[in-house]
Amino acid sequence: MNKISPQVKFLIEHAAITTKLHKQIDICLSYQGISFTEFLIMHHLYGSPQHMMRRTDLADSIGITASGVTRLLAPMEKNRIVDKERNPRDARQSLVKLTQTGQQLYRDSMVGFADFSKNKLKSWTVKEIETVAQLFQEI
Amino acid sequence: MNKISPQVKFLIEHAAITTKLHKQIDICLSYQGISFTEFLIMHHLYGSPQHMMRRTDLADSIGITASGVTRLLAPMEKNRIVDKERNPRDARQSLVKLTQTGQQLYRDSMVGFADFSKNKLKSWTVKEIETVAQLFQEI
DNA sequence: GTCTTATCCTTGACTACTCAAGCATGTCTC
DNA sequence: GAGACATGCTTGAGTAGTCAAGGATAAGAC
Repeated sequence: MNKISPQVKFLIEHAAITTKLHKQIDICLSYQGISFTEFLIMHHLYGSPQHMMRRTDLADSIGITASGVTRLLAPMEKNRIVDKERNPRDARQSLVKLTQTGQQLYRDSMVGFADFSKNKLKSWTVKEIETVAQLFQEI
Repeated sequence: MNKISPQVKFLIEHAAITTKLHKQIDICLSYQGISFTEFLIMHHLYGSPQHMMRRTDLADSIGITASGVTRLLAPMEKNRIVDKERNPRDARQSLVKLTQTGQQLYRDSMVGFADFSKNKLKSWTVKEIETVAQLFQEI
């Protein structure tokens, strides 16, 4: 019988926990009519200068591809949550901007998400959260 | 400006890191022609008595739905990686069994996966891995 | 036994992506 | 300034799941 290394064991267990966690987050955000991915988009835009980012940077910050961003933003543009703006310096780029509506939706969604996060991590101390966050940064 | 809580910050950063991690694992396993999900299936079957499990337990252990398991196992059955067996005590259940071929494929895939895991978590001590694993269990 | 309710699994229809290819634009070399 | 290559984004086709509904079987109440 081969012994399973702690690294292997961790990645496998972590995968299952993470999958379930993401589903719970989706349920939590569904009350605002948005998915976790959409929330992540809004979060990164909200924290950027002028609530605006390049599409490739947005893709990288949430871990999806550029084409994923295109497909994800299409309905968000239609609902006026984000706007498409051209970069006058580089016509290849199209910038994404969080609208006023989008900013309000983000703030509203954040209430539920913050509650969820706090509750979910209630058995972790702030110090533990910071330590684990630091460890994941090194991955 | 609203302050973002450490819990919120962690879940958001963790989501992006995890998404990227899973993609890297998929690439690592693609040399054996399998996906991470298929690897997880084989892993749980391999560690079970008689390399056999119920479909719902399998679904729960990897964090997908029962219908996801059905769709995932269809090609694996065709490739003789798993077999479907009936439970004589309960005709509703169909058990999934890892074949000899499947067992060999699992062992082969594990070589690459173990390497990847060790390398990926090389900056974490075994004690840290165990601590973090414990914390995630409490989630 | 038979009725109700629960469990296990599959299916059709859908969603949220991915990848490879392609177009438009920008940059660099000479 | 022309050619070669790089970058940003979108698109068609495909994949990996989800959910809700449904069929088959089992278990409990009477």
